Amino acid sequence: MRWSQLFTKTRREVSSSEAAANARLLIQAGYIHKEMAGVYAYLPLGKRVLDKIANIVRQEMNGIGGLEVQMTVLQPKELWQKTGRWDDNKIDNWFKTRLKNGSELGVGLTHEEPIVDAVGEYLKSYKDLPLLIYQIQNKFRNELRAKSGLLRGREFVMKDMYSFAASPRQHDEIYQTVLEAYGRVYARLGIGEITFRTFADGGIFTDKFSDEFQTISPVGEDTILVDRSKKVAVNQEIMRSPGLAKLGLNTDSMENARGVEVGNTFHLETKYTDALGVNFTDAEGKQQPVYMGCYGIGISRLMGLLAEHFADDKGLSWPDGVAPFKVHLLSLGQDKKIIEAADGLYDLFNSKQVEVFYDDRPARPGEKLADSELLGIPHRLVVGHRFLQDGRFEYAARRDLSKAGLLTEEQIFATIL
RNA sequence: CGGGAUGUGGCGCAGCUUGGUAGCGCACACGGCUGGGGGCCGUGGGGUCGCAGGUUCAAAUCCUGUCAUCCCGACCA
Repeated sequence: MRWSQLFTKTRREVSSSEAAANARLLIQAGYIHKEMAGVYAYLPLGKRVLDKIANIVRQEMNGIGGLEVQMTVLQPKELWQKTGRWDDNKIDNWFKTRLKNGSELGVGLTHEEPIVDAVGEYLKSYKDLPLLIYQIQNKFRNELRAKSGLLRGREFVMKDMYSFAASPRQHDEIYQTVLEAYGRVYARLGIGEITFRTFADGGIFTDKFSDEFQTISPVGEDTILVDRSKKVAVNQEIMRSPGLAKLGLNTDSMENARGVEVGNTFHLETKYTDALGVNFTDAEGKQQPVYMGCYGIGISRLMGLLAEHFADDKGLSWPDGVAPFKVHLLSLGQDKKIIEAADGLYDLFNSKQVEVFYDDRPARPGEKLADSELLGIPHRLVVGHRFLQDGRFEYAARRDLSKAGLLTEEQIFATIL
């Protein structure tokens, strides 16, 4: 993509009414647009990052047999009444609306009921199990207080997966598989080292703990205790839980930290399947209950976390896997030979399917260089006066601008791509 | 939802205390000079001062209400 085709611009200043560093950076760089508190639109660059994150999650979920679906945002009241969750005292952060005829509807904040309802139509035999179904969609929660930019919104992008198993044992196997896939997701996002499986409150359906994935960050909302050697953590909320002792952790010696919850997996037992009448026939012809788990990853929250974590005083600095483009190409100067060389390199990248962002604006060098650092694309190539001298391009990695070097066209493709 | 703060061209801000012609920077448009770290000069367009009442000869400024935004807390099944 050429910058001249892009409608967004970077800015020098960001509204003081946006305090969160992640949102300020993303707004300054033109990745997102704030619609209202806790509600952000994703502009071309931001949409690319969001999709990159979603695709990493998608690949890992597909890799363990997950089947992607798209569920509805509008949900019928009757379905939720069957599980007792329509009541505002049970779930108080729903957006609800009405049909013209007066019927009440829910605006999707989670999809256990609709998923079970839909899957139940097909799930009849032990031969149909296990099942892993997931969705990557916008979800809506009427938070009393949105905060921290993309970290806690009222409309957000979430991956939710739901597992269906024929027995507690089969459920545990699936659950373990999902945990491993989650670990791969965070590793690919570049936050594997600072993200910990964290024991947390399991919710009202089970006496088991749930597992959160907490990424250590000063902007985290949760307080956790971390054991780096065992690569696990404990949410402070379960410090007084009777089950804590069984974990075999010495919480006295664990490190206190703030964490951003970037994932959460629950054991749902048979709560939803029972309530919605979904069961299966076993090999002996008997009806048996279906054991469920649910597994969330906040896609847009991850984008906020990554923006916040991978940044310095010059701007964003995306990990390779989620950057909107791999290469930031920019021409400095209006010399025809420079423009021609930059155009040629741009075409070459495109022909080799290398994702390239080409700053072809007739702007001043300082502005273009500063913008490249703000946008945070991992690899920068400058076509400038050095090219006129000896035909080489100036290369710098966003993470290490001090180690800039000169490369020939061949070296570019041999060393950095 | 409790407490605190803030709303002035697209963005960042000043003006408000002590009421009297709405201003600066950035951005934008045009012209010129520049050309490796957000450069310079000139010209121009764009604002019912969040909204609604009230006080006053007169309100961005004072009063009341309301909406929005941010922060702290509570909440986050």
